[in-house]
Amino acid sequence: MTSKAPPKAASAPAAPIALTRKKSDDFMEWYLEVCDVAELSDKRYAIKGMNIWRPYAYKVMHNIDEFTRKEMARSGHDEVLFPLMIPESYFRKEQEQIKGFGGEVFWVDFAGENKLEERLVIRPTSETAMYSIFPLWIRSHADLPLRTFQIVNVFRYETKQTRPFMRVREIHFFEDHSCFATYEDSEAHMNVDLEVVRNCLTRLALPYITSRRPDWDKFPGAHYSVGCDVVMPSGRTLQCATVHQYKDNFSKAYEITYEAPDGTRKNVHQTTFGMSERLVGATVGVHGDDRGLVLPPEVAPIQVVVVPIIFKGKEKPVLDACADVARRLRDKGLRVHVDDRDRNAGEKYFHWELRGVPLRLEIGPRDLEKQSVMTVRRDAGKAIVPMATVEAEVEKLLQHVQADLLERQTKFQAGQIHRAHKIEEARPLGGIVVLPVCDKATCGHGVEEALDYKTLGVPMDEPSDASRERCAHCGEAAKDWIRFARTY
RNA sequence: GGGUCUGUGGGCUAGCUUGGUAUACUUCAUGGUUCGGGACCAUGAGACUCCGGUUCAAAUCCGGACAGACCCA
Repeated sequence: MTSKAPPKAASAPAAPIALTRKKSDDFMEWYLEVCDVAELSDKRYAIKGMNIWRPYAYKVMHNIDEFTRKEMARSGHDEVLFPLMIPESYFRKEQEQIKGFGGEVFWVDFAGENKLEERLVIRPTSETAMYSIFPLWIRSHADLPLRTFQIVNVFRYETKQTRPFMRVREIHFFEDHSCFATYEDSEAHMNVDLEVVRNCLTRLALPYITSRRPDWDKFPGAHYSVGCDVVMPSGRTLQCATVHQYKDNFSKAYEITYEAPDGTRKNVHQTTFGMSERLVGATVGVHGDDRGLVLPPEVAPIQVVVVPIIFKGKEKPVLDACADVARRLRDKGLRVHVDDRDRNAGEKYFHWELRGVPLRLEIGPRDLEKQSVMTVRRDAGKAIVPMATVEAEVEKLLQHVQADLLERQTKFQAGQIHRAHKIEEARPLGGIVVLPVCDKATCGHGVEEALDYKTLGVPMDEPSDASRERCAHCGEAAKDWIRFARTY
């Protein structure tokens, strides 16, 4: 059914309470195991790449979605919901989209026993659905800007290996589609969207790099695309957000026009911005360790777990104290769970560490005597804090967890980015390599092939001018520093 | 896109060569005894991927489908 696990140590029970894989040994093996054992994703559904969101993972996704909604409201976007199915004729209006997605969409040919006169596409993304209606919504310049988004599932017939959250066929997807009167307005909106990306990913304690994708890898139909990539522990990158400038490419195909103040008809300029469940994959992959998940407090379904240490005859005072602490923390708006199951304390520790709860509190008879609480950070050590000020102490500890996760990954990411001048130099470096390349597509492809890396693009978050360098592939005058990496 | 391999309780697995009552551990349930880092005892529940073929008889042999894993482009 699945690959065999390595033999376990004779003394270690096989129960799925802890991991058998080490993250440092083989990242992807570890990732797949943690998705399974921490009850994030159930892959046993009979269709490849269509996995079940188990409650715990879905809560993380909900937390991300809710924050995204707040960010979109803050930046003036309205939420909409367009149909899942798209008539083939709509889909075919923009030729680049067909080329880009034609081979990997699901088609609906039948309804009941009847073959449909016109086939339907299950949306791989919603441009063609939305842009068939936008012309009806936009008539005058006063209707602009139109800033919308939706959070829906999209479907792509992946042929490559699928992995939970990182590469699936049914994708939990966020998409912002906005229309503007001028190219300048749409360019300004690119920065609005990039700010949303920053706020969302920072909340997940995920640093990332921003690169302008090469023309051959931009979104089908886009004028240009900006990718936000997170470096995973293996040194490969995971694209977690993309912001696209469509210019008037789609508005010409779909005739999305408005009447300008001077009475002329003009095409709108459009941008889109997408994120997906990959944010969950990145969060799991980046922060986890050999004992399981480590969730940033901002998105953790349970931020604090309270474990009562029960001794026979002393149950009630301990349980009462746990309930009291939990209530006080909830009053502060924290997500708290008291694990009062009839289990050994040690088993509970493993259980919640596997699930990445950022902070554990232990309260037993000894703590009651001293009026203290034992705190254990998921990512760091233990500390005893006074019962009287537990709310403030817990809030402080959670802030430290959040900040330290971001800082640790920021350092890791910095260590994974290497500048080089020649392909041979770049080969042994791993991670992301940045090479000077001229503007010929053949040279970009040449580097990709020589290294077996993909092009991330031109850095947008640091200087990229390489005009004083030689192209790493052809040796002629270079144009930009370009990032390359192995990708998921 | 091409090739190799694999499908047995929720998980992991024995049995398959040589066809005949399906094994252990774990999980789960119930009861008891416990509880500061995976406790223990007792009782119980739970499986041969699907379709077809061969046969008195198929987890086992044959064909196909589906699903999964790995390798190569």
